[in-house]
Amino acid sequence: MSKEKNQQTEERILETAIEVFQERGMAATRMQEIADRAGINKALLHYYFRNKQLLFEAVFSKCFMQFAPKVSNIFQSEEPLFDKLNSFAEEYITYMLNNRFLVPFIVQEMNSNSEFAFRFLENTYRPDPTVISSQIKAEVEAGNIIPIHPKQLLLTIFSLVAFPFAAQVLIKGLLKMDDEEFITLMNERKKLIPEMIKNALKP
Amino acid sequence: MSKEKNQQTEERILETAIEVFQERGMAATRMQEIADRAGINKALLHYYFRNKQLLFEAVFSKCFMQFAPKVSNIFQSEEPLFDKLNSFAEEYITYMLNNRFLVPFIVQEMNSNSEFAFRFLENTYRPDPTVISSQIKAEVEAGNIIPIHPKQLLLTIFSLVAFPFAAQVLIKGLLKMDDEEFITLMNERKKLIPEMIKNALKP
DNA sequence: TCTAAAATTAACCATTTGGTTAAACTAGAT
DNA sequence: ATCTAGTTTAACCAAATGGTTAATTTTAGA
Repeated sequence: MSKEKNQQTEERILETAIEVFQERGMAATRMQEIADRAGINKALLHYYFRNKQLLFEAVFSKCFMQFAPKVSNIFQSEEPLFDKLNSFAEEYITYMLNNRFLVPFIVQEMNSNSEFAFRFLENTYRPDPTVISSQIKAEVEAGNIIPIHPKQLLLTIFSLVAFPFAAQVLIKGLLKMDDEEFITLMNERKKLIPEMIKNALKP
Repeated sequence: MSKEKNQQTEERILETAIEVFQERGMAATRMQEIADRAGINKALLHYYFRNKQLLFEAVFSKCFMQFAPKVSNIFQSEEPLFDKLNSFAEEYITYMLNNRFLVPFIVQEMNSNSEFAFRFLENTYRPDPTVISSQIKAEVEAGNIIPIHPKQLLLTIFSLVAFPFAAQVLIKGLLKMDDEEFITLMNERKKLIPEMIKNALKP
């Protein structure tokens, strides 16, 4: 039974750590709070994860691995461009509506911990934009869409889907929205964003 | 002379504090580092600003007051919609290229300190989107642009101009850009973004 | 020149915080 | 039943950190 309890405990610690780190960010997170919320002794955190930095890295990895496949998906699949765009907007927004702290957490920690973020992307996992870039180039050359640099289009797509989550509080504040309205708006955007982009690219 | 030196010192402290807070964020900022960088004793920080929270609030206010007028501008002015859009993209991107930490700082602190952010918006300064919302509604009703909810359009505009700054490191990592390329891309976007939006709204 | 107020500093202080240690507990193996 | 390895905890510890105090220096004005 000891192996199982081990796994369970480690899992519970990690899940709790994800919660706290996402809520507060690396710098403002207290090991004690994680221990308390997980219902264990603080020393146990160090027993399983050695120190705060390593626990953070475990948390960040897991979060990034939750985030990256969605990007990888639109990057790699050979589906037609606009089909991918539809499903990306749909899936990404749905997922982020259920994980409201994920994007802000990743964005914030990549900004403040950029040495680690860089090392992480280099060594661990970086979605590869080759396929979609070629697709975009091909559509441009075929005259199906206006001339645009692939990176500009990708940046546009990311901006439209991710920014509202990254800057939730600011946006709600500026546009005087409560959470309910925010959710409604984001659900509308699942269709709206692909439509706008298609229109914008029309030759 | 004491009044002047007072002003100078207080100003220097605030400027330094802005630097450090923007680089590290509230939670990771150390009063000692601000003192060191400003070349003064730590106690002097407390002499002028009482405590970390108040210093942070002074910093945040000044930063927000640097950021908000650009938003207010596009919100309030009576210029034609697309003219405003052009100048907004141009000015906003130019300014943020010279203040690379401003947007991430505001976004991050509004997220992690949302009680304070909310209080701040309520009591101090909140750009009012009434004018531009009416403009958008009017353009829709006149059939000049496709039907779209003003908030959706505003959210789109903000996303496009602000996200690349808010998520600099992530974007550079995903799209394999160095800083030089990032700057080039953002300069292109001063024209690209308004064009895309106009196209997207074409009935 | 002298004085009072403002500005600045060195030395402290209390608390928080990440981390350690040694003891206690649990459970499966012998 | 007991031994052992892995698990969990209570009690500590040292460093970092925000903040204070009392003394010193500087400045402006009488």
